[in-house]
Parts: sequence; C-alpha cells; structure tokens
Amino acid sequence: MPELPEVETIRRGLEEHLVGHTIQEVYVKDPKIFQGDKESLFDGTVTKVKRVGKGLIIEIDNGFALAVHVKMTGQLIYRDLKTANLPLSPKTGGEHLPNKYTRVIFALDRGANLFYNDLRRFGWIKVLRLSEVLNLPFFKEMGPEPFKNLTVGYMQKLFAGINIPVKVLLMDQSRIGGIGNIYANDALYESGIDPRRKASELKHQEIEKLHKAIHSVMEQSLKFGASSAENYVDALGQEGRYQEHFKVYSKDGQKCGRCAAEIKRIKQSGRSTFFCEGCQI
DNA sequence: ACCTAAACCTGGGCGC
DNA sequence: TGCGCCCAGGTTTAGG
Repeated sequence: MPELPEVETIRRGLEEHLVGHTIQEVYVKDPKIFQGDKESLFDGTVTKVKRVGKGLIIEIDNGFALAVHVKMTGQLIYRDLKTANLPLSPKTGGEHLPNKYTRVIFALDRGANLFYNDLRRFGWIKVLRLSEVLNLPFFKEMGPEPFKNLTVGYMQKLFAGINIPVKVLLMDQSRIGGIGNIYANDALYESGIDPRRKASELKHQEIEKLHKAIHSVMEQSLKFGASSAENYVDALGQEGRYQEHFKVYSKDGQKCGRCAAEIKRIKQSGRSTFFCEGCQI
C-alpha cells in the first residue's frame, strides 16, 4: 500500500518522465476523483514533482499545481511513444491503458499520457494555485518525516507525552509523516519493540533504535522499488519487490527469522499488527 | 483534548 | 455455482 517509499518511487519516476511536459487536455472519467478547474493546467510546463508524506504535488510554471493522493489503490502511470511497449503489471488492470480502472487521463504533448487508475476510488486529484497547496489540511498538518526532519530528539519529546500504543503513534500522519502499516510493523520488528507498548514507556535508547529502524526498512524498500503486495506500481506501471523482504508484515503463522517463535497478528485501532512475541519486548 | 470506530470503495478469497 | 461475509488500510468524520 502506498506509504513513503511507494509514493517516493512514484515521485522519482514522474520527476524523470513528466517534468518538461505540458498538459493539453484532461479527461475526467470519475468526477469523484478530480476537483478543480482543469483549464488552469493548460498553459504551462511541469517543472517539479514534490512529495509531502504520502501526498504528491505536481508543479506547473503558470502558478498552478496538481495535488494528488493515491490512498490505497491509486496509480499514476506515464506512457509515451518510447514506453508504449513496456509491459504493464497486471495490477494496473489490463495490458493497455486506459482500462476500467482509469479514472482520469492527462493528455500531454509529444503523444504522451498520464493515467490515473484507482480500483477503489479513494484517491483524489486537486487543481490548486501553487501558493494554496500547502494550505490544504492534508499537507498543513503533516508531521516531520523520515529522511527530512524526523530527528531522534523530536521523537523522544513526542513519545514522552503520548499514551497510545507505539504502533498507532507511528502511523499518525500529523505526528510523523509517511509511515503506514507495512513500515510501522517492520520497523518495530527491526528494533525489537512490542507494538502494544505505550509510546511514553519507551526508553530513550529504544526510541533511538526505532528511529534507525524506520530509516533502514524504508531505505531497503526504496532499494527494491517499494512494495507491490497490493496494488502499487511505479510511474511506468512496474511492480516493486520489497514484499519479498517483509520482516513481519503479512507473515502471521510463519516463523520469526530471529528467534523462531511464531509471528502473531492482532488488531490495533482497527488495523492488523504483525509482530513476534518472542523477540519484540 | 484524546481516543475509537465507522465510512468511503471494490474485488478477491473463504465458508457453506 | 453462488451467496454472504470478511479483509485489505489511508484519511476523514462522527461520536464517546
């Protein structure tokens, strides 16, 4: 599911392929997804693609921007004359685009297209003035992020005052940006911390280990092109392989690689948590 | 203020 | 074969 490494991998692909293009037309097949005035996009060039947490900002040099959130099953797929024959992952919904999951099509110059696919239709695309994008509550309320401004010191101060389970805290975007269920589970395993413990009860040294683990699991995922356990594909419609390297996520019933105890699955705040009762203490 | 749970959606997998 | 149910989980909203 798209978390920081997945969205960052999409961002890098768009940065490489989309920048320099102009948007010539937008076909909105599902109005639920697309909000704003598409005409505002037509007289400028894409200059930059930014990521804030799990959200994307596509900047255009006419003062407007596209803000995008793919939620769980959204895909942004770029196709042009060069990539037209590159096989698409079956997760895109078929061999060709557009298909039945294509909700928005951006027709670009030089015969290229950007397709927004979304099976479950949770995602959104908003046209906004660039100066207004960061005022969206989603961006405005984003907490410090791994690889940016998430420091050990910040985490130690944050954890001290919070009595919710550490796993639930890691996934709260307003407190720490970019971590979702996969990396919360794997980072807690990597640092040997029980996901049920209250954040305020963690020792400074444990928070230091957790900070390190967050970065190491996300770095590893980026290296493998992120995780395609569900619907994720990159900006060229290709799958990642981090799902082959999950530490505990989705591995309930299997043996822990560190202590050979069985990996358990519980619910926390309505979501699945996977952990090893043997070595996460 | 703090926390939980349902809602938003669709399709795949399971039991019967 | 098919029906009903559960599950996936990022964010928003409603409610305790």
